[in-house]
Amino acid sequence: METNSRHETRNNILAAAKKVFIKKGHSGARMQEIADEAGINKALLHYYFSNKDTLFEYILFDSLKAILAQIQPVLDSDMDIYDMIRAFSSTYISFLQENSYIPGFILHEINQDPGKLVDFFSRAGIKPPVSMFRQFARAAGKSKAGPYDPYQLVLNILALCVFPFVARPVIQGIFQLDDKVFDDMIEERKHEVPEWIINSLKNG
Amino acid sequence: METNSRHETRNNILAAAKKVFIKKGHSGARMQEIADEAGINKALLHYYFSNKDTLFEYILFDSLKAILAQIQPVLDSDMDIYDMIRAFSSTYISFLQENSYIPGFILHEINQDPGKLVDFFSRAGIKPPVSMFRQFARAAGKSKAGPYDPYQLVLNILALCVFPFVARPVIQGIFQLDDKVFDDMIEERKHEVPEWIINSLKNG
DNA sequence: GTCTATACCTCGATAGAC
DNA sequence: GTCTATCGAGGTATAGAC
Repeated sequence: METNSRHETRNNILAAAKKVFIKKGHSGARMQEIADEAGINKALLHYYFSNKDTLFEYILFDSLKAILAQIQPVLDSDMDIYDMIRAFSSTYISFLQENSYIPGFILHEINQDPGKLVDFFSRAGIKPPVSMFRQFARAAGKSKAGPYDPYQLVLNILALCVFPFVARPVIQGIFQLDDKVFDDMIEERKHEVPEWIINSLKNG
Repeated sequence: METNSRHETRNNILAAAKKVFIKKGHSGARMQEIADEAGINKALLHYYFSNKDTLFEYILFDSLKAILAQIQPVLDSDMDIYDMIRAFSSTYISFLQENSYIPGFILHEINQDPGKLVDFFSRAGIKPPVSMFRQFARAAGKSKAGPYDPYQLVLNILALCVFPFVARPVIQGIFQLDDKVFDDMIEERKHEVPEWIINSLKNG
């Protein structure tokens, strides 16, 4: 009972912290708001997580882990380059549809302090997926397409998948698109993004 | 002399504020840091700009204006779609090379408060460039390429041009690329981005 | 216009009762 | 484990002398 309740409170805090930090960022978030969101008070919040930075780092690392976890399975398969691009785009965009604010959160915070990314890789027991490039390069080698830089290829795929989520309010605001239109566009991109890239490769 | 000095101090403040706000964001920036950067003290800072929000809004609007100003000239020309894409990509990326942190700044702040974009358009005397779509759509109509959604096209161009600047530290950190390699990649993109897009259109 | 000094407040963190 | 009350640092903004 005690342990269960303790566990539950901790989970409430983590869910609340995730919500607030991802929305407001480290410097914009308030411990009071996290406590409110979790249905507790600041003192209890500090009882579970002694300070703001500890809690923040937990959320940031958790978000990084979630994002990177989406990449790994695709890379571990031995598809050819085209199928790999198709599989990656569609699963990645689907994941982002359910976690729209994670990319902006990560990009902003790592921009504020790139060292946090180093900490993540060294302390969270996760290695940078340099293998991603090797995989892409290897798969690219097997294709009939001409030579191209796998670094640029990966950057392009990420850009086309992630950017709409990072830039959503700006794009909608500038071009006057309502939510439904934008959501539909993203849905289409699950199959359009890989086709655009593949078309581009075939003509390169 | 007085007026000149006043003007100069004001410019120092604006330059300092731009630097600090763009790097740290609204909630991360400190008036003290801006004062230090401008070589004055907090009191004088408040003498010129009565409060933080006023100063912030000035910088944000100024950044938005600078970004949008890059788009307009290309749209006002009557190039065909391919030349338009080439001209846009290369001038936009060149501008971003000199203003790397502006996109991340704008995206983050507008995400925090999309209303600021509305304020910008209504108060800064600038209209949303919906005409951009019309221009692209018109130019697209003249081309031999098959039908495609101009919204997606614009989103793709922006993604490929802007994303590397927003995601720079994350990309470099994850894929272990040093500054020179990354800078070279961006330089290449000035001509590669439009070619990829055009290749993709030709095959669509 | 520019400074020093300080008021006032928000926020992270702790003390201590239950 | 959870609360109320409060401290102290650090932040924005102002008062007032020069």
